[in-house]
Amino acid sequence: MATNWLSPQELTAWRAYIETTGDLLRAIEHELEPFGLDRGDYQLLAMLSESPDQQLRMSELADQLRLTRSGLTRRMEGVLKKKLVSRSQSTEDGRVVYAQMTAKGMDLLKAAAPEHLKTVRRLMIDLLSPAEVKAIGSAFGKISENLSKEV
Amino acid sequence: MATNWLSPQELTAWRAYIETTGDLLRAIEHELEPFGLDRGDYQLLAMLSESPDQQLRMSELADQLRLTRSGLTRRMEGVLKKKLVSRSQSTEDGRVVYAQMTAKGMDLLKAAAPEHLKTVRRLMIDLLSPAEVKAIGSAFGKISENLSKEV
DNA sequence: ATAAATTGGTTGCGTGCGCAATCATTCTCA
DNA sequence: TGAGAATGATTGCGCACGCAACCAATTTAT
Repeated sequence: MATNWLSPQELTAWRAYIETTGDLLRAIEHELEPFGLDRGDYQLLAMLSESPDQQLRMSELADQLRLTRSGLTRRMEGVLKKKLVSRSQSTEDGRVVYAQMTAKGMDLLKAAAPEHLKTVRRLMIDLLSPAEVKAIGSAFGKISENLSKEV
Repeated sequence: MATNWLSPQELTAWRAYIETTGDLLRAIEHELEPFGLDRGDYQLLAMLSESPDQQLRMSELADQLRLTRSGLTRRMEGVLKKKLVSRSQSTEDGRVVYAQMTAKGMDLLKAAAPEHLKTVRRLMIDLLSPAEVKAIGSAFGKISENLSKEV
């Protein structure tokens, strides 16, 4: 079967997306440096901050962050050392460990979040028309939904 | 100044984009495994294949791939060992090394490219309306252009 | 012409993360 | 209830990549 190549329009979209995303993520990460956080730290803190009691089981947190369990264990080392997160054993199930945000972690996140947001606005959202914003939302919504079915 | 939060529409777009991109890239990378390539290898080969004489100076290749020079040196080790790329010294400037695609590398890329393309279609392009494809192209074009000015 | 600065590339080292193996605890079911 | 399966998390190891330091070759300035 002949290869079904991408149309110019499609190729433009794919290339712009794939080539820009790396640069954009790097730039966003760069703006978190003053807070002593990298993007992984930030996402970990953000995830915990939105969870009940600002805590989550390690395995659930790993799934949410798309890390393996071992990957999360390693990532935790950093935020634990900085006292942004603490660990606590479950009383019901001795195997379970909760990652629990500390007050210090919450304070830092609250300081970093507005800056992070400003960066997202400046480097992405504010450059786009409402229609483009809407299209990105719906497009990646579809892609995400499909991926979750694919597996 | 009060923080200028994202509208629901904007937040949806940002989250869908940022949360989906990682999954998508992982999925695409996964489909390259049968060829023994990862995404970095593929991009390196693709970049060389589009260059005059299928070769590029190391430093230029590094810039294109968004790797540091040392990062490229390390990545080259893999494709060199697989004989997909060879190295050659410049005759004019003794400091310069060219990364040169081999016939084997070209063959492999030609085999992998249609599969890669199919994956991009299946996981992304074919899920989207023409308007969404167009919006993604223009949106990331703007973001990219802005990033190159920001530096 | 030659010392200093610049440029191209590699190496030492540290970090992030995945996979496979392992340990500890809990669950299952005969 | 006791043996095996399953589950939650950590550890050993390997790879990719960035930064800083370095070496080699070339260019610049005097």
